Amino acid sequence: MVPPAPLSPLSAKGKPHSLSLHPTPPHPTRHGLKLWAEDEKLLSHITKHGHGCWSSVPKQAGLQRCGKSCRLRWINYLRPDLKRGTFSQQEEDLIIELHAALGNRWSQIAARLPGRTDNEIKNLWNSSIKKKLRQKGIDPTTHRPLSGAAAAEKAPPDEKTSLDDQRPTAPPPSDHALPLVGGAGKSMAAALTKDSVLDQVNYGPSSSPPSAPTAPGLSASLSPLLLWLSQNCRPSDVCPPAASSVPPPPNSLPSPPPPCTSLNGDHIWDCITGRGGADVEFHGSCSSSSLFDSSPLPWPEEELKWAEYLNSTFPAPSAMQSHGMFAAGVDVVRAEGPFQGGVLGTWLQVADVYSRDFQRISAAFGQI
DNA sequence: AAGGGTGACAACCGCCAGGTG
DNA sequence: ACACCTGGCGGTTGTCACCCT
Repeated sequence: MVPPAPLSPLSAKGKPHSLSLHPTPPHPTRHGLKLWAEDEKLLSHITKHGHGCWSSVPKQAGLQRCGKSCRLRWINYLRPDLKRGTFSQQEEDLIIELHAALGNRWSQIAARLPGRTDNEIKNLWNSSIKKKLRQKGIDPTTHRPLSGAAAAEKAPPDEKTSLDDQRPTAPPPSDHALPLVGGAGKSMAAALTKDSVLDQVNYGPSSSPPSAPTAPGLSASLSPLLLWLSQNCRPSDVCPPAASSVPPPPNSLPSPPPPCTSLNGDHIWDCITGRGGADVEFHGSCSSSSLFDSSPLPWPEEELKWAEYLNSTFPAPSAMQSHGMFAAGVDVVRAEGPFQGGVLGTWLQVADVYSRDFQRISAAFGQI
């Protein structure tokens, strides 16, 4: 039986995917793909009705797949808010930094990279970033120098890493250690403690923002992360309820809020660790009724499509900080569209800081 | 030109957590 | 308390395209 022409927007290596269907028909034998001539059905169904209960989607949409498979297809491929194409250097830097703090929590990392999926990031990490880090002499698992003797000296025997595949074990649960999963949990768990995080967060009102770390090393790597989190975590997550109930005036947007002056360190910690629902996640609500709530923002239609989707997962756009996160995060790579305003500029500056910070951090690691 | 190596990508698989009856 | 279902996540595999020798 000749499989029908796939509808998947696959493209050749290195060529950016487009959201239009059938740009480059994939090889029909590519596993799984031949079944995805149903992409259009799935896309249409979810666009119209939302996914609701995934297990019922295949039946309702007339697909021959299980709900789980449909969900995966939607999340990793059909979601209209997906950003296609190669990762920018800034994105890669952010991934590395987030990986250092979160470990292999791809979904949480993906939540901080708008338009990117956990699968995408995971693939990038395994196929590209890992190698790059090793070439730079950094253990991609521990984010520490790879030099054998030094690494062995600093790490207990069971923490030794090899150039081959790492077999990390999760650190013991602790209220004060980042619940890192995978390799990053090793040494980083020891270094990244709640206290260290709070040290970064709870500086006095006259202190300089954390975007200008004064000391290289882990705490330095944490600072930009915290800055990022402070700006991009939902206000309701990182601020006390009373504070979050009063949205900042719109004209305050271009200047990022003093990252931590209004932030509670514990909330920041929760944000980092994922406690308290602080993650800005892209998964759609299971409620189809809320999935495509109309957006109050006069976005161009092109943007509106996925903005509607996002609107179901992000806080109300009136929470301008979140809007800024959403817009700027996307525009970091796709420097076009309607969001090139002060927010974007601010975010780009921040991203630039991250990039420079990461370079310093990498250099610092090399000196350890 | 041919073959092997490598990168990129999508999908599969198994496990786990939360919700529900 | 228990079993079941569902959704979500992370690790792994399979496939194709490109690059290099």
